[in-house]
Amino acid sequence: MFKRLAQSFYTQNTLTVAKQLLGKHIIHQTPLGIRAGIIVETEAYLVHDPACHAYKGITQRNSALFGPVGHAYVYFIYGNHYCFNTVAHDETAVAGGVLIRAIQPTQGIALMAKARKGISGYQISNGPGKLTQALGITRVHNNIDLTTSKELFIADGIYIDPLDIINSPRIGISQARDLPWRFYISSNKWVSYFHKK
DNA sequence: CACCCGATTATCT
DNA sequence: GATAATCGGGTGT
Repeated sequence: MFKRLAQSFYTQNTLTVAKQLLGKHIIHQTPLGIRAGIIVETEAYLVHDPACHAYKGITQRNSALFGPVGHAYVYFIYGNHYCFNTVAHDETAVAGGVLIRAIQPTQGIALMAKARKGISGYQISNGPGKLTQALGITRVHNNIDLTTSKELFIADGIYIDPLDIINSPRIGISQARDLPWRFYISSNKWVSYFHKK
């Protein structure tokens, strides 16, 4: 039913992957049941970009970003939250990733609401820390291979017209704030629901 | 609705 | 010791 994305998908320019991930499914098989949603917002982080965790070189925390493309990079931030990225870059780069910033739930919505302590509606997964909580993604998923894992992976979803993709500066960063490397699906479309505050 | 701020901790300097 | 790719609650207009 889900057609998993292959490693070749992740072996493209990080900006291209960030745009092409819009509309794709992210699937997490948990003991409690399947949870899945459609990606509606992403951000690209390139290795030569001061806002990228890989910018200053490899460390224990960011090592997944320097590993094979198609792996997950999950990190803990602000003492509270996990953020989920896919490692993606072309052959000319040694690192790079795409932060998943928002999803629209499609399966396991009750499980997600429970994980979010009763929160429902668009607030269930309209932020990078929110969607990891909703899906049940934590540090144990860091560096997992999304191209082979049966537990956590990304698969084909709905077609998104390139003309419906909006780009803007990235959220919450202090470096390279001018680079317009945040991507989301246009308002006036069904996913606009997720861009409400 | 816009702005402000505290919580909380792994990681790096 | 400072910082951080966030969140949610609070205050004021």
